[in-house]
Amino acid sequence: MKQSIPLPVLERLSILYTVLERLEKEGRTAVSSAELGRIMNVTPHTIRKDINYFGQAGSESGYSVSTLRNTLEKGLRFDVSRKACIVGLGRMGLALMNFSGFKDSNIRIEAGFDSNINRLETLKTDIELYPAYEIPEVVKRKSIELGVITVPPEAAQQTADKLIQGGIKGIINFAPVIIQCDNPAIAIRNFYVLEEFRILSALIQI
Amino acid sequence: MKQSIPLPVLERLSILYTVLERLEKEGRTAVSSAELGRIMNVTPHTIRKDINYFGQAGSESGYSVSTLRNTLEKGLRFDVSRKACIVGLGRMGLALMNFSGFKDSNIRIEAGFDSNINRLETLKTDIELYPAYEIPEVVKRKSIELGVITVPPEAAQQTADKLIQGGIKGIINFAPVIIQCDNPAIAIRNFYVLEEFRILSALIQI
DNA sequence: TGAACGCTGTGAAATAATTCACAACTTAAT
DNA sequence: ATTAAGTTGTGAATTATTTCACAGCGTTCA
Ligand SMILES: NC(=O)c1ccc[n+]([C@@H]2O[C@H](COP(=O)([O-])OP(=O)(O)OC[C@H]3O[C@@H](n4cnc5c(N)ncnc54)[C@H](O)[C@@H]3O)[C@@H](O)[C@H]2O)c1
Ligand SMILES: NC(=O)c1ccc[n+]([C@@H]2O[C@H](COP(=O)([O-])OP(=O)(O)OC[C@H]3O[C@@H](n4cnc5c(N)ncnc54)[C@H](O)[C@@H]3O)[C@@H](O)[C@H]2O)c1
Repeated sequence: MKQSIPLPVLERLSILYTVLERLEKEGRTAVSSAELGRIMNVTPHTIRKDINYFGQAGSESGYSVSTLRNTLEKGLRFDVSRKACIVGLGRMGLALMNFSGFKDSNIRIEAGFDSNINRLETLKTDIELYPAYEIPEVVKRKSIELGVITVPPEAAQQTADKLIQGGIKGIINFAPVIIQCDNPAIAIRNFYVLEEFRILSALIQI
Repeated sequence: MKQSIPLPVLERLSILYTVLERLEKEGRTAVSSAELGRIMNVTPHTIRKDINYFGQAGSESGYSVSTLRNTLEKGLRFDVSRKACIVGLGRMGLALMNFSGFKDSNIRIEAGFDSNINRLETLKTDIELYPAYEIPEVVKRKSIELGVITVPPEAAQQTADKLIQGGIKGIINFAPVIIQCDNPAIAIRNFYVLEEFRILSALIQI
């Protein structure tokens, strides 16, 4: 079912979920596709079409914030808790490891890896740390499903290979490298920060 | 001209540029659309169509790595140096501020901002730091074109407003908030890390 | 009671993006 | 010299995505 949701739709729905979380926190009970469209900078039609991938979810007086959030949560399995790990505990890896936003999400950072053993010893954190060569074993043993790659570009592919060896199901890659992976069941999302600067450079006039 | 390049194409071309940089560094002189397609996980047709937005760029023996990189550089204005600033010098903001990848890019981080004055005083960096209320003045005075938002979600919109007030041309937003901006000339790119975990959750089976 | 308004859901239309197919050309090898 | 293999550029076809238009329903207000 979820497989049939187009990626652009999934991306919007994920953001919509965050919007609904905020609206709910603000005490809002109902919201229309028109308002959601304004908030998200898309047309109301798109909002309705997107939501309709889960069948009827609204009424003639709009959508119930909590019901809709719940529908998305169930439909996209956001209610399932996922174990994750971070490989490469440098600047970016540490920023992520200490990110407070995971607290009230269903993402559990269960392990951190680095090839620099000294680094592992000096870091102060509650999260279990391991040398990089243990990635396959630890990922498998702890059934970690998601991996974050924040190693230098030269080490990105081999890191991905180790994660895949351990049976990882999804990867978020921060290194400016295109990860090669022949298993189509493994989802890979790339996060190219520097590219964003370039894209902006090209988008702004002169 | 560049306005007419579709966004998906621009995004791929930006990555292609990075790939070409690497190939050039490795000493490669020529490359075919087929090989680029394998590297980038897209079809060779897409590669050729993308490149063709700049007119003919290859020959019957493929593309010259350096010529193609140069064509993209000129066409997408990657040769133009851009001044940028970072607002919110917490975990993520600092990771970015100390990111070594800017060194050999055309992005110059010219200023850092934070609302916490104590924080500004304790940070050790070569980059000039300012309190957040000075954003409009400093951005205008230094002609800073790009702004990065790494403040807590509640402060994201007001930060964007200040950047816009200063005449910013493009924004990279890390806060899980949809920035409202009625000026269509200002480009905004969102970087929702937590959403990526959610999207992966939805993509992987069970 | 009834008219006006605002809402969703959805098939149809329009638009956008990707993929295909092949002409035209080069190079290499036999 | 000729054949085979490999390449790009590009119009056409296909596929994907977004937008439109409106039926159908409930609510509100006169
Ligand atoms: N820092 C940023 O703001 C930023 C921005 C954009 C992209 N990135 C990308 O993120 C990645 C990390 O950047 P960073 O600034 O954190 O770098 P960093 O040098 O601060 O950290 C890299 C870490 O990876 C570890 N490492 C190296 N090889 C490893 C291996 N084989 N296995 C496990 N760990 C290994 C190093 O010991 C180090 O701790 C890079 O690919 C970079 O391009 C970073
Ligand atoms: N750290 C991460 O790995 C991570 C991951 C995903 C998203 N983010 C997002 O990035 C943003 C920053 O995250 P963080 O972890 O770095 O937070 P943080 O709390 O470490 O840093 C936030 C910084 O912003 C400053 N600040 C607060 N209000 C400000 C204002 N009005 N003007 C200027 N500065 C202000 C604070 O003083 C602090 O230094 C958040 O929106 C967060 O959701 C962070």
